[in-house]
Amino acid sequence: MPTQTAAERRAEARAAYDAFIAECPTRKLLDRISDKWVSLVLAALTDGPRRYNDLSRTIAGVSQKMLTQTLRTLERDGLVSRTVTAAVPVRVDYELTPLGRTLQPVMVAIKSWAETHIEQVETARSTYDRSNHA
Amino acid sequence: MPTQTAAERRAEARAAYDAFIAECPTRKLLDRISDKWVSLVLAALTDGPRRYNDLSRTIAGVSQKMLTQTLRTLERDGLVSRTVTAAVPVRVDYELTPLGRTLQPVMVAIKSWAETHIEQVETARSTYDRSNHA
DNA sequence: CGGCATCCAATGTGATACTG
DNA sequence: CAGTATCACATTGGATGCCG
Repeated sequence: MPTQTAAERRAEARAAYDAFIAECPTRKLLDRISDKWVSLVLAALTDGPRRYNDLSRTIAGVSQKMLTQTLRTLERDGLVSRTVTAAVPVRVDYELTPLGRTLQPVMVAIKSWAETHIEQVETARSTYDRSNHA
Repeated sequence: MPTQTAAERRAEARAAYDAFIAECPTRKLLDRISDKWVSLVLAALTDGPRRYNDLSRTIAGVSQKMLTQTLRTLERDGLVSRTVTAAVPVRVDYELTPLGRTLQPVMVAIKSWAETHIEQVETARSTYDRSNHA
């Protein structure tokens, strides 16, 4: 008979992952999702499925390479689903998976933080630059 | 006399910042904070001031270069304060500023997301690798 | 339309050595 | 203790050209 309940095992498993530990796989995952393009893509997918070109227009300035690369990685990691509709020309839709929807609010929060605090950051920078490094 | 109230001006200023726009300064800020070391440092400062060596031990595997560089940038951006205590040897403490405390919960959320969803991501990866790219 | 392959310049990052 | 400086290397990312 079990000496641990399922809840206990889950708690232990959760505690076993710590991104402060260099070798922990979560460190690499943290690195992957700590990415400008990831947050922009997940934010862009907030309101439902989006086509490739639609995404590239929304996320202004993203290169084909980076958009495709980011989408592939997100797909592989199970955060985004890719749906190809046979037609001429081909139609490809990207959509958040249930897993992706758990990360999306966090990514939106980062993007929003940048947008709402940019002025305070810029003020801090000019203060720093004036007092310290001439 | 003003045709806008202060609240209206603030609302307009807020709407003017959009990280989806390539030239928006928030895009660069988003890139800066979307960084593995930033999230780890802000998470490590959750419980109050920490000394340099304390941080380097907590954030296992971080190089001196990256830790110093990250702390300098965070300091310049007004997210972290640096306090030098004259002594032998010197003592330097880093602490979140009020501005830094507004970003800290978001950074902790990313780190936590990675830790709580790593297994689902790994499952998704092996599924993807088995079905697609042999 | 939605990619992929390649080249290459710029940047990021770690290891190492040294210092007030 | 808390850095700085330098070098070597890896990674990033844009530009370009081609394709089903």
